Amino acid sequence: MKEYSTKQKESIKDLLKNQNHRFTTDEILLSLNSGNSHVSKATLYRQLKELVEEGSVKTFYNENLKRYEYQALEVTPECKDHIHLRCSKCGKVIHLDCKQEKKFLEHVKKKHGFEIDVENTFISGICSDCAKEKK
Amino acid sequence: MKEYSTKQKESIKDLLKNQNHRFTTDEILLSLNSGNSHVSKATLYRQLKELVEEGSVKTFYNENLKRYEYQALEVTPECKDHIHLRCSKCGKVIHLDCKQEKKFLEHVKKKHGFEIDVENTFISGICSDCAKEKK
DNA sequence: ATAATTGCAAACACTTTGCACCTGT
DNA sequence: ACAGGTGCAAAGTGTTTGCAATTAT
Repeated sequence: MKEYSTKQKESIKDLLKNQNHRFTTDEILLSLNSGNSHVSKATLYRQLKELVEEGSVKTFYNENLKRYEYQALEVTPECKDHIHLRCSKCGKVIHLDCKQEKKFLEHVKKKHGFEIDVENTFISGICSDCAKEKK
Repeated sequence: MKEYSTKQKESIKDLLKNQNHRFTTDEILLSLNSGNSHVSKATLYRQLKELVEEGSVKTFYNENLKRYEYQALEVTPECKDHIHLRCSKCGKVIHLDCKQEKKFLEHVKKKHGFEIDVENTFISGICSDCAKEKK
């Protein structure tokens, strides 16, 4: 089965890729259908399903809403050995790959007997850029 | 507005309280209606809504399903100053309130300019008890 | 030409709500 | 007695699917 490239597919991917944001389906539809182009709900759901399956988009639940976020640029296969920080304002991901992090993981395992699921750990908080903006 | 105590309300609370598990609504209904008692969907949803509002139950999304878990026993107001580990098998919560944790939080803030949302940080992984069971 | 993709509307699944009846205080 | 709670069925949401029409290769 060969993949075809269509306007709809590309516009969905472009929106997700170029924004550092977790979208709800409504936001995506609104954004894509505000101009002259058109993407139907059915197509959006079908494409999102594929993108999630292929791993380039991940789903999250914030404020009790399902949200979709593009992943490929930030999280690579090598990211399996360190945890990440994710800014809840702008979505930025910080790769925590440093001595202090390793020490912490080690401590949690040795002293608390707890094996952290490193691969899926994204700690929420506010990054320095967004903290500045607040003021 | 005074609260009345009813069989349905109590059975829902008891199930959630006495189990260390994140339930889906289907699981709760199945469990509550398997015996001689009966709780309707409407009542379950209404009660869950109240429990979530009053803070004694929290919602999570695992395996793309909304799940409800009793909170009151584990997380107290004092928990706002430390992060937690949560076992994804048994649901156990470990309060990470130690020097190493403080050091880590400090490091993340100083060196990475990132303010962790301590209150809402629950790191997933496997606790020692569940790790043993595997073998 | 033909296989993949799309849009629509219908179908589903999950959650909420209106209302008449029931229950705890 | 009566305010709060319940169950049912209907109404809402959000997501998926069948199918005929459209589009990319």
